[in-house]
Amino acid sequence: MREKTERIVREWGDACDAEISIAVLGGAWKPSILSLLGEHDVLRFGELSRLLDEPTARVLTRQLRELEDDGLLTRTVYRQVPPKVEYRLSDLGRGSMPLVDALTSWGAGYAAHQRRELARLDPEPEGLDAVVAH
Amino acid sequence: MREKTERIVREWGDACDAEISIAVLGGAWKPSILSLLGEHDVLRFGELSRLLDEPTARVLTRQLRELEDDGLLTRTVYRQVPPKVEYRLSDLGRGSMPLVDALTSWGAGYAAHQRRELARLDPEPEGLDAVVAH
DNA sequence: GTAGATAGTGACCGAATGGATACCATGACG
DNA sequence: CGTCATGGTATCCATTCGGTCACTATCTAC
Repeated sequence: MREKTERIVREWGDACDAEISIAVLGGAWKPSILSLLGEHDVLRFGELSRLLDEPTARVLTRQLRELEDDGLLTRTVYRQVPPKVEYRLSDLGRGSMPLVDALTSWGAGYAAHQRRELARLDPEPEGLDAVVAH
Repeated sequence: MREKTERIVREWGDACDAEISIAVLGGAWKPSILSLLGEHDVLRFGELSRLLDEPTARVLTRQLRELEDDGLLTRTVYRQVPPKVEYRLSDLGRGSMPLVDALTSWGAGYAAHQRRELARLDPEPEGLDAVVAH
């Protein structure tokens, strides 16, 4: 477990269990990483990087390490050259998939709602720009 | 909408809808605030403060303003002295309750799992300390 | 001998965030 | 006149976090 997560798990009571979820899942790329591993079962570092929008190695590594420390995924290193490292979901990680899906669909609904609001309040004559995935 | 939320809603694509949810719900006290308003229907500033663990007024105000800006709750000011301000969920806020509940129950399960792990790896002879709510 | 592929690490930076402390405006009440 | 209650604001600080840039180790293939 990450030190941060451990502190939360040890010290916080039931009043804020939701914040535990957010502490664990709430990092840049983390929900996307979990979704991808839910779909692909096993992915190498480079594959993950390409499927996401190529975050810098530094950032991706940090996210993966945190998810590993928090027990959501496993990292398998093959001692060979060039290196090969595989990531896959742990049981805990698989258990988080329904929540990740819930986050995704509520977020999508929220974004759609707010985009309608924006269009209503602030109509742009230009056509919609292509929406670029993060 | 908060500027931050608007940027996310405008610029991010569907790849990371989950991160929209986290941007909106992921602040200190926010899930707790939403839960309390789900239970109590309407709460004044001071009542909220007492039901939570008395965060500083500065912090609570900021969380409430952000939730209001993001459209999850409404703020009603009665122009009287001493001041009276009521907070309640908006439709958007009510719609977030299932997600908040999902966050809470996954977080609780995760914490329980990890506490078992901690106890297994690092058995403390002392009795359990009372767990203090955040 | 040098280029390429893979999976990183280390040092650093700017912005955002939680939180502490001090202060404020108003009217009722005694 | 002074005090209390309510719902804040202003200022500041330390930490965290995403991100950039430079750098590395090792073997294979040319």
